[in-house]
Amino acid sequence: MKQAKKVRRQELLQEILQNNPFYTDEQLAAELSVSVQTIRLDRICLAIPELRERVKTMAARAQVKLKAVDSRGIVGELIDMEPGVSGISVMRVSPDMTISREGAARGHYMFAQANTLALAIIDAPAALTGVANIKYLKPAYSEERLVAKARVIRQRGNKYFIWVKIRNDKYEVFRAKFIVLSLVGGEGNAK
Amino acid sequence: MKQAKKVRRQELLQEILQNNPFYTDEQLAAELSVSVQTIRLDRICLAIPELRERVKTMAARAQVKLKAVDSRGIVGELIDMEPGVSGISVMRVSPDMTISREGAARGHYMFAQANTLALAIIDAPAALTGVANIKYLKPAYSEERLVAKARVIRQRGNKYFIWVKIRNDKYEVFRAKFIVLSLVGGEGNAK
DNA sequence: ATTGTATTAGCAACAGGTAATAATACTGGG
DNA sequence: CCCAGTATTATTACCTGTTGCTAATACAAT
Repeated sequence: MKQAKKVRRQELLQEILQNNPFYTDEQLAAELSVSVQTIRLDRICLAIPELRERVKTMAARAQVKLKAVDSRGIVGELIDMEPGVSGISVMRVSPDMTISREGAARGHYMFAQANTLALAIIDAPAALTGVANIKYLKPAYSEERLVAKARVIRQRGNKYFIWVKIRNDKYEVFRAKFIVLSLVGGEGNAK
Repeated sequence: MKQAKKVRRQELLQEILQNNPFYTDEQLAAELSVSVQTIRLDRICLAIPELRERVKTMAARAQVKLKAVDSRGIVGELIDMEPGVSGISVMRVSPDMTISREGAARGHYMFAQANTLALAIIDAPAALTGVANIKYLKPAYSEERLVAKARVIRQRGNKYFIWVKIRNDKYEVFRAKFIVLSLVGGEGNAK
């Protein structure tokens, strides 16, 4: 019965820290109405670091995560590119792209990869997508590596017609046709 | 001349902390080859808090920011919804969505808003986009409020045909037609 | 040389801990 | 009922990165 109480308290402790990771040992002790030392022992046997360490790792992890989110602007990694002709990019499907844990990736990520690649291969300082035709062939799941291949199939004036196909290691997953407008000296209107 | 050196050092200090916010006063002192006390005085007159405070606020800010990023998964804010029939969502174009400062928003954000809304109005636990036809009518710029309106125009079995139109305060900016598959008891294959 | 600002030094104290050691409290088994 | 063993609490010394205060220099211009 004494064991049970201890285990229960440690569960509670973890839960509390989940929600308020900024609590000091003192506050935790008050919350659970035990002594500070008990909290310390619990922390040790649960391998929970002290407040300052927790905060530090949170801040550090958040920094890299925010950077990752920032660089998500360029969706996927450009592997190969022949400006105005073709390009290849790779994107890894991360769990937070999926619709629910272990579910399929939300479609707009594949769209974003394809669209970004299509815009990248246009050899112009600025370009805008005009029209797109998209077909999702198979769902893509977490941790898969998606390879997008783009090719300019026609160019008429400042309009580029681009095909993009995305494959995982087995199937073709996604297919899109974009009409992209390069805005070299234009007035920035994708009419 | 002495003033100038002080001012210069304080600028440097701010710059260093920008890049490595985890430096202690001691490390900063070494970096700038002055005494720790000088660093402290500089910090006071620049109103820079101590390391621990900096880290704490970073962690705290990162928490809310990461939550915001998380909820970006649901792109845009759902304003009104009649499941299986129609829906409206609003999204604010933030500067980091644009192709370059003050440029047009990257197309996949509008696509994401539209796609998310289309999936939201399907009254099913899981749904996948099958096919989409997209047309970008006008570019959307930073700080604009985009209103997306979606309507189911036909339903055949588990296939929903959905129109989505996005407007800023003046024009229609984007238009898309989606074919979405609801996966109620299905085997999760968007063939 | 004097004045004034800039810098450096030294010391006590604090928060939020670690680590170690000792003293109690509780609880179940014989 | 007592005793062993675990759980809890208390106490103490020490650590880091500071604040706050006082005092001593350094330096440049007047």
